[in-house]
Amino acid sequence: MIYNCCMNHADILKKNNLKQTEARIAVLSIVSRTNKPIDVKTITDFLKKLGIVADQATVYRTLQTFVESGILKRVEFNEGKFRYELSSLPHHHHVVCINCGKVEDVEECGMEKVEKKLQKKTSFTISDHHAEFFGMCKNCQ
Amino acid sequence: MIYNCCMNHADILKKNNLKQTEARIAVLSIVSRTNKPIDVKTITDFLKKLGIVADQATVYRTLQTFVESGILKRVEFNEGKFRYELSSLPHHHHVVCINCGKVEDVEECGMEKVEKKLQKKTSFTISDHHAEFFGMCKNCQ
DNA sequence: ATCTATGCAAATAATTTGCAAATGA
DNA sequence: TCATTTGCAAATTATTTGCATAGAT
Repeated sequence: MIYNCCMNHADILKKNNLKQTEARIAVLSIVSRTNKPIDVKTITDFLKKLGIVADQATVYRTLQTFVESGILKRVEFNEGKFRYELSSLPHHHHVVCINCGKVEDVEECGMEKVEKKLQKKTSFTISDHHAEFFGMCKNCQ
Repeated sequence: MIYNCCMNHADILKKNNLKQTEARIAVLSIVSRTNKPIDVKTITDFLKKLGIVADQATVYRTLQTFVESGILKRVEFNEGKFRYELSSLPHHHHVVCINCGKVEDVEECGMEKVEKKLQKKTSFTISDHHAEFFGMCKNCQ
């Protein structure tokens, strides 16, 4: 799970003791090139366009493996399905347009303070947080 | 959609122009009595225990109606399904134990500032946010 | 009486799984 | 070679929908 942004996909797989397969390289490449968290259907459509044959089970298993290895992160936008993005991206959150679905990343969430506060208030040890902001993008306003 | 915490379930339905049906009253009552966001399966199990006959389609439609009326809120805990809670609860977030699933509410999220900052940084008009914190509860630590 | 909600049954969507065959290291 | 990954097909889980009927106001 140790890798940095300069690594190519093959290296990332190698570092994580994952065999290099066409499906894995393709999925990783697709998720990397997409600038917002991507869902499984979009990934499989992309694979087809690229002429890469991969069963949906393979795609799901690949994504699961990547999440377990820490290569990808699963996020939810209140749609009833998962989306995936590189977890090597700097910590950030998303602003989602409730009208057109456009997504923008937000860095510097400023929630470290909130986490610390919660740690005192609750009896929990907090290790992660998810936050999504909803509203209207410029075009849809 | 105007109601307050002193209202009983019948009143809430009336104010929202919803007919009083056994299923609606029961679902509303179950969600109200539960101190954490509840999923559909748990609701239907509860209904069975109470001897209330209601098809799953009815439960789903009831929840949808309640969400549309603003009575309930849909939340996701990265489980691949929705959970529901009263939206009349004061604005808050959840701390979820990644081990046992225990949930604690967190009031005073302190994210108004974050929202305002985002509004400047991005081109979005932000109207809502979701935030869930993940960690270990006291027992599981 | 009238409009709405419900049951039933079937469809759809998202995701998972078992097992034999193919394949990467 | 040998453990791992894939394809295929079927199973699960979550959710939705059409339509005739029951029920609330």
